[in-house]
Amino acid sequence: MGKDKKLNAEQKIIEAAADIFETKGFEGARMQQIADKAGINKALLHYYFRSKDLLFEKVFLKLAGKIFLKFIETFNIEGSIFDKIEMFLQIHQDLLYKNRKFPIFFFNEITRNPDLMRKLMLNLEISKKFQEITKQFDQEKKDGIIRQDVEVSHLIVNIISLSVFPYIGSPAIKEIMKEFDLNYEQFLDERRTMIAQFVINSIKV
Amino acid sequence: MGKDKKLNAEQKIIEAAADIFETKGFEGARMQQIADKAGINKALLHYYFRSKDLLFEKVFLKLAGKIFLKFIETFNIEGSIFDKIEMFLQIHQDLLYKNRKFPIFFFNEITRNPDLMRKLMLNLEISKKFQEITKQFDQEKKDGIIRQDVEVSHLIVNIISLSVFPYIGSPAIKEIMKEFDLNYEQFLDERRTMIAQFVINSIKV
DNA sequence: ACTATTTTTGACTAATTGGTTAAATCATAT
DNA sequence: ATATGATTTAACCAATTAGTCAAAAATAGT
Repeated sequence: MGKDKKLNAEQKIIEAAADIFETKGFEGARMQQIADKAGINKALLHYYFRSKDLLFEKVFLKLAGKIFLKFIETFNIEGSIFDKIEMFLQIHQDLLYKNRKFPIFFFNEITRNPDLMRKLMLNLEISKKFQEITKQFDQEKKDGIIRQDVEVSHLIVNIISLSVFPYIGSPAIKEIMKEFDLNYEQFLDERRTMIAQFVINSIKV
Repeated sequence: MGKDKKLNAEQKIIEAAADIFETKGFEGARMQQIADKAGINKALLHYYFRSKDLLFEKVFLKLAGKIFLKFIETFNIEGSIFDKIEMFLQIHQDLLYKNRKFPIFFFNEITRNPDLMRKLMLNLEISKKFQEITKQFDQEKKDGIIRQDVEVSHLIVNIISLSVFPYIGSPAIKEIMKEFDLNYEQFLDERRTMIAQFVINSIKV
């Protein structure tokens, strides 16, 4: 039954590939480097996954699927619309914090190959969730809890923009903050509560 | 004196390289493809710019410098803080609209090579401008025009997040909107006025 | 213990790619 | 025109890289 290293070469490959692809991107990643990191022979990569393209697609969809799933789960939060926004952002921030390298990797890859986004959406049932949340928001708008001119699609994009961009732009923000003797980590931490405040201030009547 | 094609091989190379690098990224770009697009021999690339790295760095700094310069100019806008935000966003949106491919390219490249950001900042005097704007904002905060709890660094990042992210996430947003029969172009257009409203609503007392 | 099947490897290949070189072409001044 | 220097090219090179293959090693079934 082998030692702990016997935990599936296939699994080890996927983990190593995820890490290399995430840091180097598809074009920058090297099959040899993935093999080294997984502690196996390069030929084994092709034995399990026929080509670099197929390995990448599998890894990408698995990784992005996992993260999007957690992301979508937060749509089920109960409570007032303001509670929802606060809770959603809390969980969303945690998710980003633990997967810092993911956003720029994800958006870069789907830009170079938009088909990946289509495939990802087929796996998940993302649009149904969006439809639900849209209805909920529209209802709360009718109830006069939030401003009438708040458009749900924009609100969602705004919330995601505010939380994701600081990770995408991290090297730029870090460099600029260095000039001001400001601390990027602290900056991220402050945003945890700030973003929700900023959004709620903006949409409440 | 030649015909119009005589406008500098060097210039033609830079334009072609900018286009290829922007769409394919450094790793994905091919020197041969750049040569083809510039309508010259591949060896000429190395004659003018010694290597792919040097060509890339020159093109990146030139392109990013040009865009950042326009970006920084907008900090000089006069008027009330709300006017400033509106004007800034107007110009910023135009700039993004005309350079759609730039944001994801830029942030991806500085992520893979943060040193580029440092070099870019040396060329421009970006931090001085940020310092000026910070003082201005702080003053208007003391004057009680905007909420006391508005932190300037966060406000700037928020504004940039809201305007830049929709371009970075374009393939994702497009795909999701397709499911809802929503139009991405119209969505971008709506944001031109929406973002300023969203920000101002949030920071006004 | 023996056989069949699966997993893993080392050595190899074909294609791509960044980069070089020496010769050819063009431009300019004398 | 012609010598000089800058520009451009075709042909080539060396290194890297994804992918292959046949043989070895491990695993499981009998």
